[in-house]
Amino acid sequence: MDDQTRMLAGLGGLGGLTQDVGDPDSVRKQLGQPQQDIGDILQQIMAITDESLDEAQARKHALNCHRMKPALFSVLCEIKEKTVLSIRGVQEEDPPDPQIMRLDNMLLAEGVSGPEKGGGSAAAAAAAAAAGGSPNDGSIEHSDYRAKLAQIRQIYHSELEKYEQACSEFTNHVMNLLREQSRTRPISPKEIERMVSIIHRKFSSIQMQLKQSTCEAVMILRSRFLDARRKRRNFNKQATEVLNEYFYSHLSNPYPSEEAKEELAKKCAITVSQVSNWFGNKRIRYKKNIGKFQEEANLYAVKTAVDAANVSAQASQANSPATPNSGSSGSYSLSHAGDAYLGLRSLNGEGLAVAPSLQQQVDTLHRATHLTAGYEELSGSGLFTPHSLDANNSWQDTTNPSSVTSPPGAPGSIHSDTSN
DNA sequence: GATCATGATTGGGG
DNA sequence: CCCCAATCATGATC
Repeated sequence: MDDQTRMLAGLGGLGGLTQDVGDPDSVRKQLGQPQQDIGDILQQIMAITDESLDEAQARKHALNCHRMKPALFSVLCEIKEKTVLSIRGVQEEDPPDPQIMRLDNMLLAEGVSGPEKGGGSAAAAAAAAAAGGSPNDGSIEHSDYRAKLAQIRQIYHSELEKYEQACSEFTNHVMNLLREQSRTRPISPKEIERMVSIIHRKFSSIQMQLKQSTCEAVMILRSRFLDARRKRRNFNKQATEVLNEYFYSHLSNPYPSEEAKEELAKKCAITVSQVSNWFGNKRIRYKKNIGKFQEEANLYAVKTAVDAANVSAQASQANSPATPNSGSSGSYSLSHAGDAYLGLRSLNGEGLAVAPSLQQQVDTLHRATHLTAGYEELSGSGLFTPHSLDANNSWQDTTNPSSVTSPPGAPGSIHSDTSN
């Protein structure tokens, strides 16, 4: 009994009060305990461990119903409150975490959280708009992006739901446990509340991790999506055809005006800058290796000539014979304007811009009409060989004809080999 | 997977 | 700002 008192004094945080440990009576005096001293209570508690479960339950109930219980309970609670005051002070204040708010905002903006369908498509549309990409292949990537985003969204929501469910389950469990324990331990409702908020905080930190990784996933997806749109994607056949037709029907001066570019862009469902890129690439590659493009040139010459023949046939029926210019223009409504404009540009500064343009178009028509008979004839004419084209169409004075005849393995291939 | 084709980018010139 | 030339990077083909 004395030992137990001493133990209590040591364990109960009352050490400072027990000056004279050897004398239990002095402890009692200083604590001001009533006759039924702590030793007795402790004795009873210790005894409970030796009792059967039923007996213990009965004893618990008895203790719970003891008339002193509420008073003791509140006193002990008060003491506890005081001891945890400092901790509570820190925990109490709970401003909305700026980090989690940031993540929330981002997820909302990306369409992961927030309303179901609208958010996702809006975000995808925004991404598409930001990319400023071509509408022809945009739809495929667009839906792809949306599907991936929806997937992320689904995972996010199911995880979030899981967390929330786990959180509420755990909270309930803890609350019940604490409530139950509050019958035998001094646990105030405030303390339970505090515990609940601690649990919530823990779970919200888990949620933050979820949000963070979701944000990362969206960012990765987004960057991939945007990168993918930046990547090279072949134009469709029809677009290439339109561009090639224009190119070969304006072979003498293949520099579409701004208007022509816009028209071509619209026709091909690509951007004006893509048209510019295409013509830039085409010019340089054509010039570098005219021989290689000869077949293609003939092909499109036939095409345009056939169109021209149709047009001129119709025109000649109603009117005088078609001019070479209108004939070679074929079905291009923009060719007239473009050609006239280009003729005035006089890019090469040799004053040859207009004349070769007309000449070339006459040539194109001639070649096309003769092609059905045989290509050799055309080559023999001297006007339709690669060299003659080269001579007639030196768009820029920097043209290097040697590259046309140079075999593969010359400077060009060295460049491509050493580049990578 | 090596190679070619091709759209995009970069750097320099005017 | 447009063009050329070289180059990069990827798609297509073999």
